[in-house]
Amino acid sequence: MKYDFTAIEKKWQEYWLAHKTYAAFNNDNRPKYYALIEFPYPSGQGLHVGHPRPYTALDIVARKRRMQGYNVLFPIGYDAFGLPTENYAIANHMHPREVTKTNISRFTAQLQMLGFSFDWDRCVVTSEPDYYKWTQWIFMQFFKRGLAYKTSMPVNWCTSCKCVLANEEVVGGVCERCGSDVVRREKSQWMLKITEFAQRLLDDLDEVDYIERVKTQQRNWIGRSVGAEVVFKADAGDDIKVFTTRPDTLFGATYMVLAPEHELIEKWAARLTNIDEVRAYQNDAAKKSDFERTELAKDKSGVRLEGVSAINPVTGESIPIFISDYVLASYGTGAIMAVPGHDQRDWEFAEKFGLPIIEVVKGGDVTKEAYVAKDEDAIMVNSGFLDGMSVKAAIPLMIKWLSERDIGRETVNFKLRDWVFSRQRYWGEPIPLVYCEKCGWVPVLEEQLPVKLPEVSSYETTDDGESPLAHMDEWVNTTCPHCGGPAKRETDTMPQWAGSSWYYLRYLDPHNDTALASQDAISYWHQVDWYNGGMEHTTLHLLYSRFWHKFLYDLGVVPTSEPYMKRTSHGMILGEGGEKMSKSRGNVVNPNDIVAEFGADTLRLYIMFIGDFEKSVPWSSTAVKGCKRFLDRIWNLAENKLPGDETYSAKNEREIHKAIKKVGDDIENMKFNTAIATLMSLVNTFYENAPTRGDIKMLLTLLSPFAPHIAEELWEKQGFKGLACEQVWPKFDPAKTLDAEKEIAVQVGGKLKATVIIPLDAPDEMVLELAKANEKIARLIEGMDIVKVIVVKNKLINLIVKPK
RNA sequence: GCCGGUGUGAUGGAAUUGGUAGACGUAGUGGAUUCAAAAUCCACCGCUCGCAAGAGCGUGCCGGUUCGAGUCCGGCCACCGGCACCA
Repeated sequence: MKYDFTAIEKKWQEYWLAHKTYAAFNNDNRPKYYALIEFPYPSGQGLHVGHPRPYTALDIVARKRRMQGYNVLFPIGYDAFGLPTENYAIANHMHPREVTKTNISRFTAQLQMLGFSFDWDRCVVTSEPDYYKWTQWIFMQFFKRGLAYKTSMPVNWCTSCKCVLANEEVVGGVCERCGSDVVRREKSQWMLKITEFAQRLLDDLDEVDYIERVKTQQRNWIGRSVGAEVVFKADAGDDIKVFTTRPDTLFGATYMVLAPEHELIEKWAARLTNIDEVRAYQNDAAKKSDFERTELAKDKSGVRLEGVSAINPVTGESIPIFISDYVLASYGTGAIMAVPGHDQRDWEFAEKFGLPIIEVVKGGDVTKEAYVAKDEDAIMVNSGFLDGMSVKAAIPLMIKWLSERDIGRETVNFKLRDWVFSRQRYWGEPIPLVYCEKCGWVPVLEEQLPVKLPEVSSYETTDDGESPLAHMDEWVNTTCPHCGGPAKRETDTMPQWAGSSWYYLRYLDPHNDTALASQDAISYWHQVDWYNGGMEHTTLHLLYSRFWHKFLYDLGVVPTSEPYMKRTSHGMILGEGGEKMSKSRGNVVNPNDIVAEFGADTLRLYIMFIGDFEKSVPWSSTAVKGCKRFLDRIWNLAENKLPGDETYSAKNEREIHKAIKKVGDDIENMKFNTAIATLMSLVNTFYENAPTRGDIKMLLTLLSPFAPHIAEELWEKQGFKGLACEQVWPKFDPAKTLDAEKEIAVQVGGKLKATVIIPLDAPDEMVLELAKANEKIARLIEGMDIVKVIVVKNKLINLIVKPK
């Protein structure tokens, strides 16, 4: 009979769902294992071949863990709020909820078609009120503890769509949708104080098992730098605080620069003789997009503040103050001391404006460029009491000098910014706060959660950039929970990243309506043992969810300060030409087509076999059939019930033991491609030495995490007991993985000349004799002295010879 | 510019971490089977010279360490990803 994958896969998928084969149990005696993949955003395009790569990988891990006796939680859900759905809904005059519902059912069918061992009873959807109730609850706790605040800040404003865009919607400085210019515009936004957790987010990376590139990327993003805060007196009577990582170079500070937005400028306005010029520069800077300010405007520009100056605290000299957009308002204090001799940006600015450049650290030529290297042993010059000292010694001494006079101290700065948490959009979680003229911002009462999204007929953003909810008077007008007076609801919604920041906790107890999850469930399942996801989420979702988790830990909701013990990441699947798959290139592979032609098991095998799991790899439509052939060959071996008992055949025993070891190890190390190659080799062996019932039983056991449907079907055909996926993961006998004889390399002078067969673990003298006995080797060493013999056990022998 | 990664046959990729480079798959070539094709099975399949036995070369480039280097060290080159005026 032919291998009818369509019928077989349908049969087993229905069986697994009906029997809840992959259910996870709260409070179970077995050890727990929590394997997690990033839940999908249910887009209108449906699943694409990129999705199943990480899903299959952790499905294999989850299936292996079950076979190893664990109570495995391998859940799935949908990250369903978000812009694409809303835009699609607007364009097609549908309700986003309807769009979401349709997309989710398509995704569900596709995921089930691939045979993943998810516990479907724990499926969560972030846009459902019983889910976002708890997203709102967490936000409310942030607010109550002063970690959510509203502030006016520049946002991305599309000049054509007349609406606020998220950073992700700004591509190359223009609007992702219409291609128009995006400018900065002040808007009042809710913010979350992730910066308060910066040090902990950094420190705790040392305690988790994340792949190194994820850790490095997060560390760079958090961007901790140690330096000093130094106060410069202005003659206008105010202090200007600056941050520097090079307090040793203070003697070289010949001018100062403030960010155009710096608050002192307004304060000094009356004293500035060129205030018009200053204002013009400020306006210019404000109008520029981030893109123009950074990517395009590398050329230094600025305006001197005429009428004020500052005093360099160590030299006592008066130095000019400028404003320039090369100083960022959002980092440090928004002001710098400029040391043109030792900072390239300051150097360029000084050159342009004809400012003095003083060398204070020896080592470069400051007339040509700034000498930037922080060489700890370099010697200080032109630096008063630091002269002749090394940089290493100068830094602490300067900090001491400054702090004794109370004009500076050691301090730490982070690149990490607070998280802009508002979106002027409909399809997101409503922010559960109301504004009361008397009481200010007040959270709704907890028992009033969830604050549900109102039904509206139009989801369009408004001309003034307000949320569509802003014009729903009935919904907006409410009473203050505090004083009972009239109040208005917050009309902004939460960003896409809110729901996904804690979803891994909801899986533990998805139907709980009194808590985000019960304490029992949390303490049983915490933490996630293995989390795999995309590198693109490293500094977004992954960082955000670590932040929320730490906050929940402080609240006492979770017992650990980190959510995920282990984090790995998969490479992308590219189009056949090696480019990114995209609709516009027309090179997107739809898993449905592959499943229809070859079956889900083949697709699963192929995407795991295609290459190194961690690297990007191009799709190949011809190579898929290699995996189909492999399954066909297995089918041919096992479709008819084999005779005999369930022991291994003598001829295949050794290869089976080797395969058990290799496949098991490879799964742990995410070397899925070589695990499958091992199984292919084993099948090739079986074509040489006909397998017994026992041989096949082990093959199917090892195959079942990778290709669960065919494994189950053949298991049944062979009449083995139970399900293949419920077998105990096999053990191997190390002694039986070793060959009795080894073919080893024989080198002469380090060059491979021949191979000889030796008994396993043969003593060195015997290896030498066998090597010498080889005809070719004998010829080569004739008339030579053997100066040295190197033997690597069971691997090689190297003879160093020289003429007699 | 800074940080991270990668360079191996026609091709996707292996190589137990310093020990026989090219496992496994795809493509290709030859053969078996077939009226024929598909499918399947068997064999070959890094390059150069050679009828052959064999010899030489070969993991981006140049150098080094070592009995021995795809793997370690130094210096380049190319490509990919992230960040980017972060003081």
